[in-house]
Amino acid sequence: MNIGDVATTSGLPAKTIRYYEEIGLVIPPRAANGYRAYRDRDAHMLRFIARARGLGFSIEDCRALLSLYEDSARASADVKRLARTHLAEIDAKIEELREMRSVLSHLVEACHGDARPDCPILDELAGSKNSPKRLISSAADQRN
Amino acid sequence: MNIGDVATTSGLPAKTIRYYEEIGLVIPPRAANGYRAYRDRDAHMLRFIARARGLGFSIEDCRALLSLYEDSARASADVKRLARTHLAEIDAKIEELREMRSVLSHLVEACHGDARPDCPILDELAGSKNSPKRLISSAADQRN
DNA sequence: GATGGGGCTTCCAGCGACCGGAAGGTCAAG
DNA sequence: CTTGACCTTCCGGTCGCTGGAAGCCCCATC
Repeated sequence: MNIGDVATTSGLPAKTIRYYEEIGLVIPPRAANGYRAYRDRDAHMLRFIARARGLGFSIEDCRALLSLYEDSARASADVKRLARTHLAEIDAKIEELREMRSVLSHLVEACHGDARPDCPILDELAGSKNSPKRLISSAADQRN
Repeated sequence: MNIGDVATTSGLPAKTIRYYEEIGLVIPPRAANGYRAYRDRDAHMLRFIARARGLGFSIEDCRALLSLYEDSARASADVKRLARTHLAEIDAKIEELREMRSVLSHLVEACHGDARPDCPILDELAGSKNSPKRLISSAADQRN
């Protein structure tokens, strides 16, 4: 299989697949003409990666998952731990976004949104004193 | 005010503030010794940006918001439109994460997580046939 | 046999939004 | 006069790709 074929079967762009080779994730042998010659196993791994990426796993997580997958003597606990850690990260991101969403939606509701210049959204961003209450935390907690 | 002062008052790292100058967001005048000499107005803008970033606005959004903020003849509708677009993006991200979360949490629950090698998480990622149902969509819909 | 078009190759550059570190200038206190 | 905290610039790296240029390769058609 050439790269175009595995791109089709995995749903990944060819560029991405080359990148995965570059970083040592899936390294196919080469045909005599220099083309990448993907074996079934390689195509399978690429589909595996595509699914893991679809669940938001990082490339390094994918590397770990792949090596667990290849290791028939693995412990499922190792996989589960990885997945749970990732789940916690997802939860943290959702929570962060929900907080943003909450503040922003209040601001959007408060803004009349017509041709006049006065705007509670800008007032809040500017930290105005006549804003009813401080909605946005100081940027000091922007850690990651 | 030197950069350290505005870093403190805005909560942004000095590195970030220099970066904002580099991309033309907030450009302070320079003192005779070459140090950046922030005026109150600059410090104010940096706090504004810090808050907007805290709400997840992109740098380009911040640039637009700043110019609206500086424009006393702006229409609040323009600000509201920007904010609503951003809100929709946040909603889309939340939804995407919630879908990931849903699939992943089912998998984590299904995995016994002990020393044995059999693992529904890996089975699902591999696209195994003995998985009860396909939980993960093909990577073809990984568009952005 | 030439030609054309698609696929493949490599390499280089850039995205967003910074962060880390090196090498060096400046300033106030002791 | 030295120390140490601050400031400066510049360069490289992060993550996960993506775009584009320049150049092979292969097959079909004329």
